[in-house]
Amino acid sequence: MNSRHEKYALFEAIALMGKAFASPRRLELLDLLAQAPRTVHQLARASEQSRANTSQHLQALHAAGMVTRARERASVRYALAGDEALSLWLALRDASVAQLGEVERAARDYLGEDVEAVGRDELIARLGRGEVVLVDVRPSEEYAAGHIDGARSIPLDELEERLADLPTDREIVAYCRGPFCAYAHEAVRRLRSTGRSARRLEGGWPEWRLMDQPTRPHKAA
Amino acid sequence: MNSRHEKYALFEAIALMGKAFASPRRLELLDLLAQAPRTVHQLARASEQSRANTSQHLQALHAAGMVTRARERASVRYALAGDEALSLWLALRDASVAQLGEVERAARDYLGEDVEAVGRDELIARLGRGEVVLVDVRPSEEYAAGHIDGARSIPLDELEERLADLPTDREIVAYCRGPFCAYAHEAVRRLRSTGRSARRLEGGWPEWRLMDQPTRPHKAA
DNA sequence: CAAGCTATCAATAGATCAATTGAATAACAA
DNA sequence: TTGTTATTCAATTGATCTATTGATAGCTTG
Repeated sequence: MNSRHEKYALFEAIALMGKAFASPRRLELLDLLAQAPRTVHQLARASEQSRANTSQHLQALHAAGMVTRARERASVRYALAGDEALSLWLALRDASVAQLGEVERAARDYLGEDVEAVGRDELIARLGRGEVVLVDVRPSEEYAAGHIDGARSIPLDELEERLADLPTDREIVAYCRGPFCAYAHEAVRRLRSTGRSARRLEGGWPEWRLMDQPTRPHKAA
Repeated sequence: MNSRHEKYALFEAIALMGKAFASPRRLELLDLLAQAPRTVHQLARASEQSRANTSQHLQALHAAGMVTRARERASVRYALAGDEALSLWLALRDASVAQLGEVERAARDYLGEDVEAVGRDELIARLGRGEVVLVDVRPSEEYAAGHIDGARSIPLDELEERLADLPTDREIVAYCRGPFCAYAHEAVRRLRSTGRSARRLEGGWPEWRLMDQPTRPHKAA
């Protein structure tokens, strides 16, 4: 009655989306797009690969329904296809940490010496009492595309020259793209070397933003 | 400073898990394992492919951290690697429905004419008042591995011969593996053709089970 | 131990994917 | 129009993935 062929076609269709996650290059693009929409040119530069290759991977992501594209003047701007896509990427990332020791090891190699982190609830409480200064150390375009309420933008590149703007008597909390982004780690290490008290925020901007949304439990269909 | 190579290695490690979702065959195996642990032999039969091929795909899933394996007498029993893995698979499946029209179309082709569904909250309420009979129409092994509290097991194969066990004066609600499982649809159609009042439950056993868990919001690391 | 079943391995061919190159197209500005 | 930049397309190569086949190894039972 129900042909195996039709059932298989269903899994084939789902695998169209699954294929999006099968290439490290595409995951890097997704990670960048989780911060802010970008053009092909920008993405190619940020991920250090040719524009043609970037374009092809973006088309694969588009076919998988993970990103949207829009012409903007002479360029084409790609963006994550909504919170559904964002939370799927974050879920894959977190699950891979939980299930594969390989990932945790690679993360340690990349991030360097671990620095102390502060959780969301504690940060909110201390921010409310004015005890901490929250600093967004991502590139300024990403800050412009969205940031945590009350955060100041100090891209990691400019940290040294703007040290004078930062207090020495209050704790500084730095955040960046997420748990696998090295900017906040590096910023905290540099701030501490100047004698300041500093920690990094657990997670980054996309995680924060999703938590602000109404929690969406599993949807049955 | 931070070598691109180490960053890329991190995405490569995550892609190890992503690759698990890139093949329809592996997705079918995941879908089966979401119901109950099984041996290679059982999985090969259920997915109608050779044992060698099934074994290879299962090893890929194992390398991706999505399944666990355990020897059991002469067989090897595979199982989903925890709720983390289950909810990731469900998230991918749901996201693919939301983002890819292709999936919805394939689902319609497979499931046939849509039948009316009842939601979780309504079912719980009506079950509490004794207004409905809840029927699990999956194969009995899957019922044995876990089922909704208060459900009776009537595998679809045996529906006709056990019609006498089912009341004609109360509504019957059938459920099976999930939104893409045809058993409940088919059961409802057959029950209606006998004049009974019947609907299917939205979603299936794995979704129900996850909803019973404490909701786990996004975890930052 | 020998027989029988289960699962995995090894080798292979065919298909698909990834990255490169160079050309083609689209939007814009002079 | 012409030149310039941004993106995509087309064709190619090498790599990886998939499924098949037949052989091998592990467990269990007689």
